[in-house]
Amino acid sequence: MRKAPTIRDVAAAAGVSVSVVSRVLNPESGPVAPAKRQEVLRVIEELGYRPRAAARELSAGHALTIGLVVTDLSNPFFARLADRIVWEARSHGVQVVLMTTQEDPHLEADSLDTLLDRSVSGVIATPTGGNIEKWRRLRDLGVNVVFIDRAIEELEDVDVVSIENFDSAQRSTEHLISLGHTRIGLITGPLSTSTGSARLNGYKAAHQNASLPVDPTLIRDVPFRGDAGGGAVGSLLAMRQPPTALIVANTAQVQSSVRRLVQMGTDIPDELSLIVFDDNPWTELTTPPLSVIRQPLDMLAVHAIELVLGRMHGKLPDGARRIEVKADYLPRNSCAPLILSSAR
Amino acid sequence: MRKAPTIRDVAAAAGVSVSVVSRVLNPESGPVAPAKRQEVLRVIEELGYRPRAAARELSAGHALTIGLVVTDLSNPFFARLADRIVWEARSHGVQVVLMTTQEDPHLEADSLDTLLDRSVSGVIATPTGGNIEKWRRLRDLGVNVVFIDRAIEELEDVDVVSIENFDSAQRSTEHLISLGHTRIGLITGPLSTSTGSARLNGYKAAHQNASLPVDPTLIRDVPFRGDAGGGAVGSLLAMRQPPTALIVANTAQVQSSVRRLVQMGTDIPDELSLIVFDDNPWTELTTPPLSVIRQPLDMLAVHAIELVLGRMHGKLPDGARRIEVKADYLPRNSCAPLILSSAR
DNA sequence: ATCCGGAGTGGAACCGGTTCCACTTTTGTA
DNA sequence: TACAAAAGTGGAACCGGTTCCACTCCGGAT
Repeated sequence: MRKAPTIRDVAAAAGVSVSVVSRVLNPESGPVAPAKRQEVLRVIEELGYRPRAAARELSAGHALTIGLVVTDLSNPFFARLADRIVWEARSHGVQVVLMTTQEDPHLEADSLDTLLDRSVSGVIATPTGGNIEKWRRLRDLGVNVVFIDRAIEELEDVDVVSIENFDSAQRSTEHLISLGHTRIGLITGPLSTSTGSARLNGYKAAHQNASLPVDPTLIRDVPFRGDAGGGAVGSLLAMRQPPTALIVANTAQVQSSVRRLVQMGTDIPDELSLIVFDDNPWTELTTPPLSVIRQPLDMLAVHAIELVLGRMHGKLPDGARRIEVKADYLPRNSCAPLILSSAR
Repeated sequence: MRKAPTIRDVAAAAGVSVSVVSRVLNPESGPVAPAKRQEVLRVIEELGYRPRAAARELSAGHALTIGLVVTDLSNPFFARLADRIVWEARSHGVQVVLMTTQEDPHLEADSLDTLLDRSVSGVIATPTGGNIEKWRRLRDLGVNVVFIDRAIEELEDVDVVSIENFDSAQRSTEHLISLGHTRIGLITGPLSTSTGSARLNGYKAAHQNASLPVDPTLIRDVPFRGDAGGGAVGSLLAMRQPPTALIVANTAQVQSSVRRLVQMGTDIPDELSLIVFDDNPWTELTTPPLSVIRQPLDMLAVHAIELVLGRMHGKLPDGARRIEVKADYLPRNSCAPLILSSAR
């Protein structure tokens, strides 16, 4: 357990001052004679010298690190998102410190404090909706914040990257309407969240465009955490006049909703047409494979990283950006035209 | 974007020296008069002071951070594992820096260098199998390394936490044998990995115990990356005498294997009994729900964290630990007795 | 009354980088 | 040939914590 060489060891071995070594390490910071540069690089190689990140951070006042704050990684959507973000970040030489919130504002607050201690230069997060003051303070302290997937209305001046929630919901609803469905169930996220309400609004807009009434009893807004999706499915199908089609627009509740449908032996699509949000790989392994709204995770990740790093380098104009990427409807076999005679 | 207060600001405001503030922050490091302690705490609260992690790390020589190095988070097994690890680490006040390797030793080497720069005090990893010297150097530099899920044979003195691979494979094979199957296909990981070979050996042992011959043409060892599972399934079922049961013991290939089975319209379990490794939530959403070997992720995570932190605090005896946790067989509906008459 | 030990305190060095500045050596140009 | 500008260099301060050490009190034991 010998200790690692420092910049002074390198300087001594190369017969130069630490300033020179530092300049070799950060070329923009000043000139170095070619011969000395070679020699220093040789010594660095020979000694296996690597600069300590902590020292640089202390001196620079901020770390080449970003925080990634998501609900939980057991949700495949966030897992795949995290995967892409870690990957993109690495390609820019930035490390990612990961924190999960379990949708709990207290844990979120904790995470933010910790990230602040670490002097991260940016945070990519799916906010729980709370901690408004904390987010604001974070940004005031010079941390570049980008919300991904969800927004917080009160924080207009924070960058947001999400899919076209309104549009996606509207289009999937329209698709079902075009198949003849008039009673379409909707399971969405909490209406206090931007995704939850935007998707509900898209659903409503589709009805309005088709001059269909919106039956509020067909709408379920359920939390992201827990298994409320199953309950919502149960109560929808137990209605006197159950829906003939269902959109699960709450990504986190898809699994529990489908589980319930399987348990109930619901015949899809003959008894119920189904569209779920997000193309989890397993959605094509069910019987039948599910029609989905595909969220382009790569795009979300790339935009988020670019925003954070762009702001870090001061390369972006001031105002907040709201980037919405398009989410495609991917038809598989869980939607069928409504055959009136077969309606019970 | 005002700047955050430092320990000297606190000291000045409280009318004490920095040493006193530092001792208030780290009680073990020395005595402080109760009155002053109160006053310092008050000022800290008032100023919203938080110690900079970088400064502490620089001084301490190591960070309260561990690195988590996994293949990729789009594999649900690793995602759920990462989720548990992040969670456990947080409960011990430790942050996690996440890196992915895509099973590529070069990326792994890169990750290790980066983690070393960050002076992490521990690393939890699913090693690719390469970089043996690098791992050794890491450990020599005082970084506590714990391998999870897989081991590297050459590194006998590194802690390992995994499931009972041999046992799990043996038991699932025995279960299929007890149902009357004699031609059991096996899709496992690369034989150069500990999981790949241990599971194969368990499979063989079950055959030996039952005095059944092992037909090597029924065995497929495929890489973790890519979609080789589908190909393996295809070639197994295309055999003149195809297997009547199949064990997919390569966690990363389960999805692609099942996808192929679905595409081929294979009747499970009548045509083929199926057991797959790891209880991904979606395995109960297929038709039929799949019988699985359940890996207790929580246990893996808890043990890994405890090993890393235990070593960090020097609370553990010297020798390397090899912890194997039991993985249960969870029967669902994808296994059926072999009905001889129905065999083609 | 004297001495000893421990509680309590502040000063200053240290961790390992970056950066500013003063200084010397080239180089280019009038 | 003279002199300004640019290239190249090293010293030292600085980032914000931790820790060692010397020093001052104080109570209790002798």
